[in-house]
Parts: sequence; C-alpha cells; structure tokens
Amino acid sequence: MTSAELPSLLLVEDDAVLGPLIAELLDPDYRVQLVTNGRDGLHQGLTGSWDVMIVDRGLPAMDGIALITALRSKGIATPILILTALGDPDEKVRGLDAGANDYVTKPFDAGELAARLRALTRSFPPPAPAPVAIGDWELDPTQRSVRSVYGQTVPLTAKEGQLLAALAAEPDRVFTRDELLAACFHASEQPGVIDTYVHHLRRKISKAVIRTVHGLGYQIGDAHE
Amino acid sequence: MTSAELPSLLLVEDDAVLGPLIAELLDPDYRVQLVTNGRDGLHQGLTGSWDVMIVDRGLPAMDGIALITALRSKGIATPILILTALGDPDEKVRGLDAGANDYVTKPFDAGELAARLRALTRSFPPPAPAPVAIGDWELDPTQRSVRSVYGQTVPLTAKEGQLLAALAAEPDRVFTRDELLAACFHASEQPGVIDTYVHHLRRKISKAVIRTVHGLGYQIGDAHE
DNA sequence: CACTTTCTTAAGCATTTCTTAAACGGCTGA
DNA sequence: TCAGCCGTTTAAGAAATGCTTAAGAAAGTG
Repeated sequence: MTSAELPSLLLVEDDAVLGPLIAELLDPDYRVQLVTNGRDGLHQGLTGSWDVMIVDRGLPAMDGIALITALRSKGIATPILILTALGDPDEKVRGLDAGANDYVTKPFDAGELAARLRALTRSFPPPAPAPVAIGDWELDPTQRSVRSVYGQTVPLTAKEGQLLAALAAEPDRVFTRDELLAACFHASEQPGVIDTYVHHLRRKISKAVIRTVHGLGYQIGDAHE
Repeated sequence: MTSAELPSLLLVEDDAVLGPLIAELLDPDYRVQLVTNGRDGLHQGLTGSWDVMIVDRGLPAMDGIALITALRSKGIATPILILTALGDPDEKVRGLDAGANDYVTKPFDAGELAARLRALTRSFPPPAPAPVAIGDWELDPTQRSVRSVYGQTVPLTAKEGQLLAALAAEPDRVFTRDELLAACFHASEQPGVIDTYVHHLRRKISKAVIRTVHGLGYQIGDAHE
C-alpha cells in the first residue's frame, strides 16, 4: 500500500515532545499532519480533507472544545478523537457533547489509540455481490434486471432472472433443458417452459445472448465457432 | 433513525443485576431492549432495527466478540459499544478490531456512558442542511413533509416519512418488505403495512416515485429507462 | 373525557407472472 | 426434396403477487 492510499490524519497537539512522538507513532498507518495550535487546527480542518482528527484539549490560540464546536458548526463531519490529560468524567462528557467521537486520556496505550482510530475510520459496507457479465450486458446480483454497457436497464421477472443466472454461471457450457429445469424450476414442469423463457429473454435483451445448440440445449457465449 | 421517538438501544448483558440496572439508567433517553445471551443478541441484532447496541464481553451461548463479528459480517453497521470488566489494552484492541465502535470498562461512570452513546448515535453531517432529493421532490430533513420543485409542500405522517426516507437512503436499491419493516416499524407488524403506506405515499406525491419490483419489494429511482 | 389523527389489519379486486399447449417454421439426413 | 423432428412463437388459463379500500385500534390533543 502506497502512502497515497493511507488515511489522512490531522493532529492538533501543542506539546513539543508529545506531538512529534504521536505523529511518528502513527506514521506507518496514516498520512499525519501536525499543527500546534487551535487556529491552525481550525484552518486545516476547514480547508483540508481529513479522514480523522486527533485534538488536544488545552491548546494555544483556540481551546480544543472551541475548535471542535467550530468545526461541527461548519458542517465538518470528520471523526474527531480527543486526546488529553483531563480524565474527569465531566470533562469527557463536555468533550463528547461538543462533537467529539471518542475521548482518550493521557497516558495512553499506543495499541488502544490505534485501535480506536481504526474504529473511527472504518466503514461497514453491506456485502455487495459483483454483477455477472454476459456479453454486452451485466446481470444485477438481485437477478431481477440486466443492464447494458450503455446504461439501459431491462427488468426481468424472477424466472427469467434465474434462468439467465443459471446459464451465465458457466459460460460456454451447454445446458440441457433438464439441467436448467432442475436449476430454476421445481422439476415438475414441462421442459418446454425453458423454450418459452429463452424466447422471453431473447426478446427482452438480444437474440445473440443465448445460443441454441440443436438437439442438446442452450448456452451463453460462443464457445464453438 | 427514528426522529419522533426515542432512539432504540439493544442491551446484551447477562449479569442479572447489572443488566436491569443499566436498562433503567438509560430508560429516560432510549427505548431499551435487554437480552441476556449472545444468541438472542444476534437474533435481535439481525432482525430488529436498532440505533445503537451495548454488548458485554462474556456472554452465554455466544461470546460478545463472536456476536459483533457475526453482525458485522452480515453488513449490520449499527454502532456498538462494548461494556465489560476486561480493561486490558489488548482486550480493547480485540474488541474494537472485531467491529465495535467504543469500549467502556466497568466500573463505569454513568454520565460518560451516556455521553459516549450520544456520540455514537449522533449522525454527522446533521440532517439539517441536506434535504434528500427524490425525483422532482425533496424530503424535508424532519421527514415530515415533501416539497415539489415548484414549492408545493405535502405534509407526511411519521411512518410515511420514515418509509420514504428509508427508500431514499439508497436510490435504485430494491428493499424487501421485511427490510422496510425493520427500518421503519417494530418488525412485529404484517408486511402488508408497507403496501398500505406505499399507496398513501403514491397518492400524496406521485405514482412514479416508488417503483414496485414484483416478487421482491420496492425501490426509488428510475433504474430502467 | 371526547375528539381528531395516525396506525394497523384484513378482505376483495386488479395486475403480473407462471405454465401449458398448440400452431408455425426451420434444420437435418435419407 | 421431403418427411420428421426440434425449436420458436403465440395465446390463454391458473397461480401468485400487488393495489385499493374500509374500518377498528391506538395514540395524540384540547
């Protein structure tokens, strides 16, 4: 992973020893920018694009709480972690209610700080299955629509989607009607159902997508010539 | 994301004394559901709609870490706070890296816990400045009215607003009735409620806004043509 | 407490989708 | 070429799903 892909972190810390120390500690995992007073923190926070911020409480030029309040009032939604020596519960409540997302007291454990930063920056995208490519089309994972490469989307019925998905599962393989019946239907229907749905699909999408192999069945793709 | 009602909170805590105590503590500010083992926690977490969860580490039937891992792997993004006696930094790292968003050790300060829960449930950016666009309409941040592009404003009931907001959260995605039920209702109602509210919305706004996907559910946006 | 609004359920009707079947057309091999 | 099989297309009844309406229950309000 190159440094360009590292998350960006704005560190607002006035302590001349601790600031560089934390910056160095986080350097392998973040692109760290260190500023040493609240005014610079506000400026960077408003103008830059940050994945996460660490803010000290007691800062020259602008208090940490005031800094966070100012950022939030401007609509800055970046996750903020307060890192301070003030460990009193009331102080924590003040900091969190000002808009901070987490609050860690000095002295702090490096591993815990790192884990809390990871918790702030990670996201939980719902598992999205990749769409299946079929020639110039792609089958939506819900199997209820296909989209051409130029944006046109065609809705499918459930059976149409299942049949197309079954065929697309193994391109170039020839499926017999019985195989497709077993895959998409209840195996009690007439094999002729397949023909009907193939026709529906060809009309909706394109004649060329599903190929007939005379005497055998159907196929997606042009395996043999 | 219930605006009118209290935020919902799932508390997974097996201690027979501490569980009810915490539930009572949070009762004024949250709609608290208490379960006492991991299996029930998983079931509630997957099927219910929660604004935030509190999870103990050591649980019968399913460990807290395993519970969080399972929820996250299913795409559940609900903020989770671990509340436990295990205060070792390594334990904190394990819990946070499993997918928790915060980690509080017992004994805990009630005010701090409340503030951390507020920080987790607070949503940035605040819904105020960004009305949700839905075709020719935009949904008011309060979720209680929609306004057409030419100024006409239609008031919505709470449920209507929640349903519309849920659908608008991910345009072009098809939501099943069960998903919408979990998002807007208490998951105990009949799925047919959704049909009724879709009908109300279509009559109030416009037929074209909400699209039916036969056999699956509903969708906002014009995915096809 | 009475009134209004909103929520929820349920039932009948409308629409879409599924399945069958039959007529039509084209491929294959003698 | 012709007969026979196989595939295509169309149509229509059956089944599943969705829409609409209405009315009782619950919640909110004066």
